[in-house]
Amino acid sequence: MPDSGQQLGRPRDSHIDHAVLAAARGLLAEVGYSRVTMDATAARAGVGKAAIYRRFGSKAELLFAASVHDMSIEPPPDTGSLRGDLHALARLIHERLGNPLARQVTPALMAEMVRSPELAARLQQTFVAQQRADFAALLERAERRGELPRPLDPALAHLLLSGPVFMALFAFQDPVDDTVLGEIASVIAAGLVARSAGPAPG
Amino acid sequence: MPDSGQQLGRPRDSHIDHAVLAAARGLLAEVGYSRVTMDATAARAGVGKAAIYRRFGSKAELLFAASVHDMSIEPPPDTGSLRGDLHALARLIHERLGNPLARQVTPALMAEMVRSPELAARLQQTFVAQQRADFAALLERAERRGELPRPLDPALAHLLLSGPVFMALFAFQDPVDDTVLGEIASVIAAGLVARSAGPAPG
Amino acid sequence: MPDSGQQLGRPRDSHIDHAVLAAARGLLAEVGYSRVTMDATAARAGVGKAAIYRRFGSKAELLFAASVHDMSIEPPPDTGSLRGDLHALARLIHERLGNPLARQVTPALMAEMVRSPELAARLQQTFVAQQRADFAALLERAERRGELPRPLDPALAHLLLSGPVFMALFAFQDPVDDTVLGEIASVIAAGLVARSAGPAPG
Amino acid sequence: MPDSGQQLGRPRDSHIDHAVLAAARGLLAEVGYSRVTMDATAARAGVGKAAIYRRFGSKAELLFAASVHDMSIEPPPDTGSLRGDLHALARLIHERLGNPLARQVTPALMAEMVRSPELAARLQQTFVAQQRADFAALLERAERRGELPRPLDPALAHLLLSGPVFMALFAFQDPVDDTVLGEIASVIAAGLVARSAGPAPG
DNA sequence: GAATAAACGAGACGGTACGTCGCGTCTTAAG
DNA sequence: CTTAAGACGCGACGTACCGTCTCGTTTATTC
Repeated sequence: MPDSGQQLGRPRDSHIDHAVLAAARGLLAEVGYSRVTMDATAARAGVGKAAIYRRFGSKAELLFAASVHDMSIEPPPDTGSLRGDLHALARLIHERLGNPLARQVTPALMAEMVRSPELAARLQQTFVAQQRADFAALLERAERRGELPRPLDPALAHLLLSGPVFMALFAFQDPVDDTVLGEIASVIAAGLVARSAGPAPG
Repeated sequence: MPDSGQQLGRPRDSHIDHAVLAAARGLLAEVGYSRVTMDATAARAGVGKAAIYRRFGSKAELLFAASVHDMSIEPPPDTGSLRGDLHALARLIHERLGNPLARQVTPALMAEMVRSPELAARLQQTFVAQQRADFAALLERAERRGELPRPLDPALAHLLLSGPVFMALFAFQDPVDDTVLGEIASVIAAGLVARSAGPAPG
Repeated sequence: MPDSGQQLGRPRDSHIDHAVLAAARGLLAEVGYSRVTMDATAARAGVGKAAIYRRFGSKAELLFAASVHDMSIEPPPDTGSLRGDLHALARLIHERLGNPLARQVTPALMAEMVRSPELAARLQQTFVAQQRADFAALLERAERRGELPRPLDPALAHLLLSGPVFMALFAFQDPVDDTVLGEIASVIAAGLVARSAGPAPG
Repeated sequence: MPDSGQQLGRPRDSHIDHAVLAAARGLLAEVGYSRVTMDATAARAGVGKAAIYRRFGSKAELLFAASVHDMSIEPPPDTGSLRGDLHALARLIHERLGNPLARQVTPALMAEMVRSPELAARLQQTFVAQQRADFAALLERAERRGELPRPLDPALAHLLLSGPVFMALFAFQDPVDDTVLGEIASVIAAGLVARSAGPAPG
């Protein structure tokens, strides 16, 4: 019985949750993170500002929730080869971070993380763990196929593949061609194989 | 020749440049990017706001300038091997982006870039070109040594090496251990060599 | 026939009436009219806001009711002389308007009246009629005693006597000494007698 | 040398003072005290809200200043008789308090005075002293004419004459007919004469 | 008794205004 | 022409309060 208490008072209207998030997403797409205002969001959702602040403690939390809302988290496919798997995963990451909403929100979120460790922690738990699991599965498949003689750290693979995509999108503001994603996957695949076969680190 | 005309009237006081930048750095370190205000910076520097805006077009430019102020831009050393060069360069990048000031400013700057293409363009020209040249030199040395049979795109190498560092620092908020930098360098080096030896892309 | 229908459903809890008024009076005394909030009143009375609004249509009505709650409306005594009657009535008015609750509420109510003619009308009917009747009785007694040869307008007497008390309390924020009330009564009494004996108005 | 310090920085723009007060007066007349908004005032004055708050600490102060702004304070005329002087002064008071602006602002101001002793003190000093001087002059003239054998307290006369006008306007919300003002003046004049001739108070 | 109908505590809701803060610009007098 | 000081327009922020509206529950009257 984790929640024994009976809820008192008028319950939150879940229509409002959706209306607010939809309004926030719409505004994000139209005017960009910094020009989204709480007043405009409330007006667009047909809602009072208090109803928003009851749900989200600040603009940052609202826009984070709005951008995360329906982010698909399907696992990456098994393509039959390490290189193919990496390429597929690179595409997935690129889609997740490169869509219009994410391109608006992600940099702003990174800026907020600097001053809000709680937000940072929440984001880590929400995303990093999930993605690291994807990488662990991918490396395990490669091991089973015999492509990797020795197990590798999923965190390292995660950095190696996601980092370039992330940097291209947010530091260079440059969407990445699928050919380039393929090249990245190739280099990382070859490098991981060599590393796995080579001397132990240290 | 940025300023051909002979300057008339009272010349700018260069003490002010330093005072302003010092004040900005101090505030950045103490309160973080978003809580640095122009008024506070001016007050701390004992300077009027106009004197700041005469030198820096906006808060973003000021804080950017403050954070890069004494950033060494020495070229990466020749360590004698591709792997060693990559490791050294990774360290350099990590230092540049990982110092306290840069960790405050960089994410905020990325957020600003989204709404200000001019700022984005300036940052690209200032940094990307410089770093890409570093990578070009590094790859050329590797070619001359015979480590790389075929030339590779410096931009790709740049992404592959910097991306992971960048992501670890700003998405994961996690400073990177030098051992990990070494591993990254190893994987990338091996991957680049394999890629250079392998079939042409396409 | 104020309430012909037999009441259905749960009857109102009269404990709540008292609790609400007591809470309102307490808050009025502690924080003053404008800082009394409906939420605070409800919380202090241990009552939902709806229960308050079921009884009082607005904050103004509640606080008005709270302040008049136990206001004695005994008629002014017959002291045997016009001057004495006026002095006694002046004391009565001063007590009614000068107690701590009334001093909080009355000015606020006057401010509300400006924008709410309904409230204004209700207050007129509740008080003015009552007080005017007091004055009519007082003047009639004076006529019967022979102090006033001709009848006078009770409304005028009302204004003349209450006005100074009212103004002293609310415009000057100055409670009035009983000696001063006596002097006011003297002047008004003398003036009314002279006016009654003198030429007809017009 | 009360203010030896030379003013630094950009001086306040006096056009803004006027624009703000004019906007406030306009809104007061159009929509009434409680519906005057700081945003609306700023917009109408073509001014930022900060410029208003730099001058007036709150809505109450602004609207007070706006309503007081050009209140004529001409002294009451000498009509040749106490009764005539009182009638003239009653008319003056009635005009000052009965004009549209004053009818909006005065009740609200009285409500504010309850919670702000500073405001109350300022209003006293601004108005009461002035009006009491008027009454002192009036009574002195009557003495010199021989209408009043003994001097009377101007404060008492002030209360007696202003109180009825004040109460009629703000408690009864009833503008006062000039005939009624005349009757009030008659009664007060007669009463004061009788009082002055009669026994000393106490 | 069961059904009905209203009242109840709690608290969410739309709306509106508040007063504050920061940016980047403008305006003084002084140098 | 620069400087320190600081006022300015703009626009967003987050808070507070009003009066209304659900909820689930309680309490009396009516069938």
